[in-house]
Amino acid sequence: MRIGELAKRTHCDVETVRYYEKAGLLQEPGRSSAGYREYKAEHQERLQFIRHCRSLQIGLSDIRALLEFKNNPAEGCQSVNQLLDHHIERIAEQMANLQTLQQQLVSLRHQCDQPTPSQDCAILQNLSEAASGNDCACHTELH
Amino acid sequence: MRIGELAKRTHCDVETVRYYEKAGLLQEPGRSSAGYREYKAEHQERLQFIRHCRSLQIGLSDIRALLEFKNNPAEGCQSVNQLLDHHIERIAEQMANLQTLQQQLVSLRHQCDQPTPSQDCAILQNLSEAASGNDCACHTELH
DNA sequence: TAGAAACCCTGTAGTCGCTACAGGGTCAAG
DNA sequence: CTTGACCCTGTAGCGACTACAGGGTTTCTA
Repeated sequence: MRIGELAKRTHCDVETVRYYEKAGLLQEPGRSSAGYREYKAEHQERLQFIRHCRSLQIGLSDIRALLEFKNNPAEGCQSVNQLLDHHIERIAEQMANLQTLQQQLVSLRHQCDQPTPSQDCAILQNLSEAASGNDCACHTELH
Repeated sequence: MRIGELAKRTHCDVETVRYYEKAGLLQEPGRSSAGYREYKAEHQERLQFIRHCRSLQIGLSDIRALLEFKNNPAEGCQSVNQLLDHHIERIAEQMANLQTLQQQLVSLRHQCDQPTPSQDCAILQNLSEAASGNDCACHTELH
């Protein structure tokens, strides 16, 4: 199967497939006489694995690790569990940060519920201030 | 004041200040005889505004818009409200996506609570599957 | 059988918001 | 007079793609 077919089957962009190959996630397939990539079922399975991981926001380097665990069953799936636990933790952190953020945004928004000339706009004024009160929230990272 | 002083006062990296200038967010300041940037209080205020917006995850293009609203009070703060509402919506979407994601991750994780050889690892097997059931979740975007 | 449309190739540049150099110049203190 | 802290410009890198440009190949249709 050629790259377009593989892409369609995995709901993945053609360019992304080539990108994964260059990034070392997908093995280089054979080539036709015209130089076209020729994929087999194993490529599709591997790509499906990668896409599923990506849909769970697992990063490419973590996916690389998971693929290695798959190839080395000896390691046991303890490493898999660790990786997943770590990922779950990061997502939880992101959610907590977003929650704080959302509260701040909503409270900011409530400072101006009627349209007034922006000269007096409480929101813009508030944004100009040094925000010394929520220093802690200012420096949290989301990603 | 020179760039280092400005950076310190605004809890901002020196490189970031220069980046904002190149990105057109911060006006170009005057220069000393040696070519050093010389900032005034108005620069500090503007940078503070930018940093506060950034701490609320407002993107640079939206900040550009907010700065324009500040300069054109005639527009009224309706535009500010709209921008903020839109931003709040996006954050809410992100949170919803993360929540779905977290549920999926946790349920995936529960498939293997004891360490077993990864040959049989239910997690890896699950990740390999086509995931036709949660197609909808696979294609949601977070950012 | 010609020609158009659809596919494929490589390579490079862009996205966002910075961050991290390299390779230089300037300034203040000891 | 040297050391270190500061400043300058310009470029490259991050992650995970996306979007061309500028070519070649295959497949469908008239």
